[in-house]
Amino acid sequence: MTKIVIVEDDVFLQEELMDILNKAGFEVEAITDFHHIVKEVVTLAPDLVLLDINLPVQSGFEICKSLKLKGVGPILILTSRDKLQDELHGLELGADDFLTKPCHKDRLLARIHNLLRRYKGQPELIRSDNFSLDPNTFTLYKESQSIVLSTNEGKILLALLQNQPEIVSKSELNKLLWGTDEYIDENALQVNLTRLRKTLRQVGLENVVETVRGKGYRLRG
Amino acid sequence: MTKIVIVEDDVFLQEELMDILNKAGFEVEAITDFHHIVKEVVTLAPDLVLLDINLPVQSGFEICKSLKLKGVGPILILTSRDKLQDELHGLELGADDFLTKPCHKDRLLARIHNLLRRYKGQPELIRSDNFSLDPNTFTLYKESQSIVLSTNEGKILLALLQNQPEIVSKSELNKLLWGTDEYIDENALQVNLTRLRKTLRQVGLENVVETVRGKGYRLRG
DNA sequence: CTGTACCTTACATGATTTGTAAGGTTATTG
DNA sequence: CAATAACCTTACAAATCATGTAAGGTACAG
Repeated sequence: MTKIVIVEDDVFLQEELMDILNKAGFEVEAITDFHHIVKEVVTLAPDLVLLDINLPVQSGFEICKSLKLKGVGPILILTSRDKLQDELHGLELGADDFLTKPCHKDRLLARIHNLLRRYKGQPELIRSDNFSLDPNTFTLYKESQSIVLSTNEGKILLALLQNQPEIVSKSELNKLLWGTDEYIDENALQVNLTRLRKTLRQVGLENVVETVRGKGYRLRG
Repeated sequence: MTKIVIVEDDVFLQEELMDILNKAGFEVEAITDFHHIVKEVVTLAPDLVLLDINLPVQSGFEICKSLKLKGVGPILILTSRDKLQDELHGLELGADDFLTKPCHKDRLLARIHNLLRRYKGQPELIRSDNFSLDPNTFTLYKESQSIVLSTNEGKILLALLQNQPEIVSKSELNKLLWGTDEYIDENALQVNLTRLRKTLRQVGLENVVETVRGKGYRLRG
């Protein structure tokens, strides 16, 4: 069943939304702990996220951006503010649609169905500024080009994407590739990084993987 | 450059839109012959279509539906009517977004950029009823699953998809795989078909490649 | 300049893909 | 129902591709 997660601190509205969506045949979950929204939403792996902007701990805009980086699919921002600036900002940060409260039940459902229809059959993609990665097959998309990475290349790039824009240490990458950091040949990771960069260059992605001397690697952008 | 096609019969508004979009750096074309809108738009192959609902010859809704069937990418409906029913109808017929006139220039541009962003970096996918195929990397998508086919498997499936629902002869497939039909071992194609079917079964696609005895193969669906 | 951290290239091993061969199954026809 | 042709499956070996290792090179900090 299609699962929708609601991020809304107004309990009354939350109940109302859950009711509407339940009646429309969706499986609905609401976030309760507003300190770990991103983590919780990612764990729930919803088909769509209904996101309020006015949230107690963190702004909905920040949440939106983080969720998009984690590859969480369609986000519909729902807010009581009726400011154009908010809408522009929201769309810029990666929201897929934007509705202002109060909003007619049918309009909400139509927009939700519209987003779901467009995402269905589409690959789950983790996006960066210039490219996207299918975390399943390690297929990389850049504009109209696409290329399949090898297992190791894909694992490294995925880790960098998921931790963007943080630095990922060599130790973490070693664990990721071979299950342990106590691997003998320290050079193996280097070689795999070289290979990844070479492959990225094939689709015109130069200087994407940045070296932070003594710390590790991170994605540039 | 990104090309936007405007379908709008109000000349004044048309000019205004062209001006806004040109200044925003888009290549803009406007439809002049309202009797052959669909054909003209398909020929222009735009990156986005701006579509009015109140059109002289045919309703914008019909146009929208036809364009979507032709695979024309994102359609933004722009109309002076402010009726919820119109919006619901438009979204149902496959429109990707909906705005009511009068509309602030920045909101229009934000929505356009949003649609383009979502379509960009998305793989070019050839779709069937149950699955899609990236013709470039031979990555197959079925619901939330994805799998990379081998070169030969991919070539065969792509040919079947492109000729759907026609039959593709063995001779054509031989030419596709080895450049010539006069290949000695007639069995090689068989083996590759068996492999393709086995791979398809891995993602739950049973009986997708149908054998037409004496004629060739075709996609079922 | 020196040392350390990082990068690159080449090569051998192991995994995957692919053509070939051999034999089995299914459908049509007399 | 038997004979035949079209099609399917499995197993194996050669070719291709991915990956760890080794050896040597480059860049940066002190």
